[in-house]
Amino acid sequence: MKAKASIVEPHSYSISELAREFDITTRAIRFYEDKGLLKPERRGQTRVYSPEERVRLKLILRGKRLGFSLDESREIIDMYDPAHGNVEQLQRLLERIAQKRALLQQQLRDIESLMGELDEAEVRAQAALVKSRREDNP
Amino acid sequence: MKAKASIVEPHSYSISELAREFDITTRAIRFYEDKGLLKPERRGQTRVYSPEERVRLKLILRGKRLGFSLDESREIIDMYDPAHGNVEQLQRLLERIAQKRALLQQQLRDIESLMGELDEAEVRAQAALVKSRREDNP
DNA sequence: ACAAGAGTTTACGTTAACGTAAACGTAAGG
DNA sequence: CCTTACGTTTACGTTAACGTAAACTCTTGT
Repeated sequence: MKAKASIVEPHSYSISELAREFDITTRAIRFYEDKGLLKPERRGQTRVYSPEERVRLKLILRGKRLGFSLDESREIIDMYDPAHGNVEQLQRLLERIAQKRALLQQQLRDIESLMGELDEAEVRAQAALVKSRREDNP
Repeated sequence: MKAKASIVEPHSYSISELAREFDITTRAIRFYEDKGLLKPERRGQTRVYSPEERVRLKLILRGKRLGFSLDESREIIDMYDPAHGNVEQLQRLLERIAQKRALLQQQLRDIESLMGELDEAEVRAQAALVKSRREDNP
């Protein structure tokens, strides 16, 4: 067997590469690290990000798009590995998963109604536009 | 004709009624007013909220659930009445509607993937739970 | 050798969205 | 009349999530 095909995922990223890719500042990335959401390795004192860390960053940003705080995003990310073998913790994890699901369902309903109302708003705006144009050209 | 049936929507609300109904503080409601999101009438110096104002409050809170800032919520609420007759403004309104729609679609995608991942996380957690129980009772 | 560019730490500044508290007015009930 | 509940304004405090700036190190190209 030879290599893994031609898609050679770069196995590491610099902080500015990630900043560019996701259109955020390096300051923000370091901030997430301070808050314990990222733990890049170091080559000397320079931060080196693995593909896994990059995924964590993506999850953080997705959380932000959904209006989650960093703490909430951390909670969600932590749900990904049940390395917390302990029974009690697993129980609580399942509860938190259920809670998040309920929250997401509420968001879904909110989005649906908002979408519907945007449709109506658009219709009204279009109508108002047509009308005001007729008034311009009698 | 007599009355409008038996469902007599109270035509006005006090600030604490609304606070109770939506489980927020009166401080928050006054804050929204300061920010120009609500404009209740006054009976003397006391605030009196119409059903319309109550709806606006609901919209604000829905916006919050979707991670919108108060400014963003105000924008959305303003989309509801195209009283801004002017053509140019209507054009911009339509653009903003399109933008919000795109944003909501992104949120939908985010929610869907997160839901899927929660499913997987739940499966893993359940598995880990079963396993750790077997270890307890050999 | 040195300037430029990317990285680092440390620290103070800022904005949004309220919380908290003080100090006071008004209306109803005992 | 006094308390209690509800309301008001004004103002300072707080938290999250970075921005901004200073001061320094390391690497690299010319």
